[in-house]
Amino acid sequence: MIRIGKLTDYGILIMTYLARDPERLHAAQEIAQAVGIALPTANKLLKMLARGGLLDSQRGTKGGYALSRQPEAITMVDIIGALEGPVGLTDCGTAKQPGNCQRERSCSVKANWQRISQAVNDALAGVTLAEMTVPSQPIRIFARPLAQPVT
Amino acid sequence: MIRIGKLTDYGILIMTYLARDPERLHAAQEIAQAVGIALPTANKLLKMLARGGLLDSQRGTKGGYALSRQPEAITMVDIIGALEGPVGLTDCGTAKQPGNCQRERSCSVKANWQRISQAVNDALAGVTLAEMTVPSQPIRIFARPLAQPVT
DNA sequence: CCAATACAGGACTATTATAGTACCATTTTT
DNA sequence: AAAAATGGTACTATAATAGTCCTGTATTGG
Repeated sequence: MIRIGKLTDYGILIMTYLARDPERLHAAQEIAQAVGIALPTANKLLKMLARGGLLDSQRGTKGGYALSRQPEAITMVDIIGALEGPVGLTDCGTAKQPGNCQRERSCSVKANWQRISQAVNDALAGVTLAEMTVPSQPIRIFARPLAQPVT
Repeated sequence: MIRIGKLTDYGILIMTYLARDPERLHAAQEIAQAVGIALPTANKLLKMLARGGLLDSQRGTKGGYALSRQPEAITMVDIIGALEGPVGLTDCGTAKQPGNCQRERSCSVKANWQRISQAVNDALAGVTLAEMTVPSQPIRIFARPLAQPVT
């Protein structure tokens, strides 16, 4: 079904929760309770998100986590990438390539797959965390394609 | 990694192989050998593809499989849908909804997820089987968004 | 009319990836 | 110094996937 993992789904909920109060420092226990997942699971995800550079963390008694960037500057690709690695639909798309792929006609398919993966990647990169917090924001993934005006 | 199953990858190779000779009838054994997968696996996939309406089949000694439609009229969504069900990145996106999703803020996320799934779906629907057979056809998924001129 | 071939459908097993948990170390505050 | 909270890693259990096999049905050819 071309699905993302359940943990990634949780991770996005966590990020969404943090995006609603970006300034304050949130402890893992508070986050776990707010999102509705077990504490060990929240811990694991928070570590991965911090390791991926999406969260700043502070240890100690009054420690916790907070977004490292503005919610507008964090996209779905960032979160998914931090939790599941680079986006690629097939094994050909990413780094390694399986054994029966070196035939000449399969290679043509491989090239096309990489483009499709890129298209999916761009679709996910077009949605920011800030947009996810808003109930029914009109997402403009296709309306404003990949040629994002970085001007 | 937002990946499709290995079987689906094989399935697309099978469809690509059949698209190169759409008129003739191809036996499962021939297909398995050409694509480079085990016969039982090929059988399974061919059944699913035929059941999904993408292949016409004929039984008997001179039986086999052939595309039911032109390669231009079959998209990646058709194949993936036949082999893995409807495209949806989260459990929220498709039919059923998990237990801890009924909170008010999660619902906002859910609505956004459905749109993202739709975007991915459209990206996959923009690539036809005919394009997959060509080595380096420029795919225009984002160039021609979802507002497909059905005129 | 019988035998061989090939698809149809489903059930079953094995493998692999994911999810989830627990432990120990390190840092900061009181 | 003690408590609280994150950092890192290893481990176990669960679930999804991959792969195989068996029985039934239709078609061709002798």
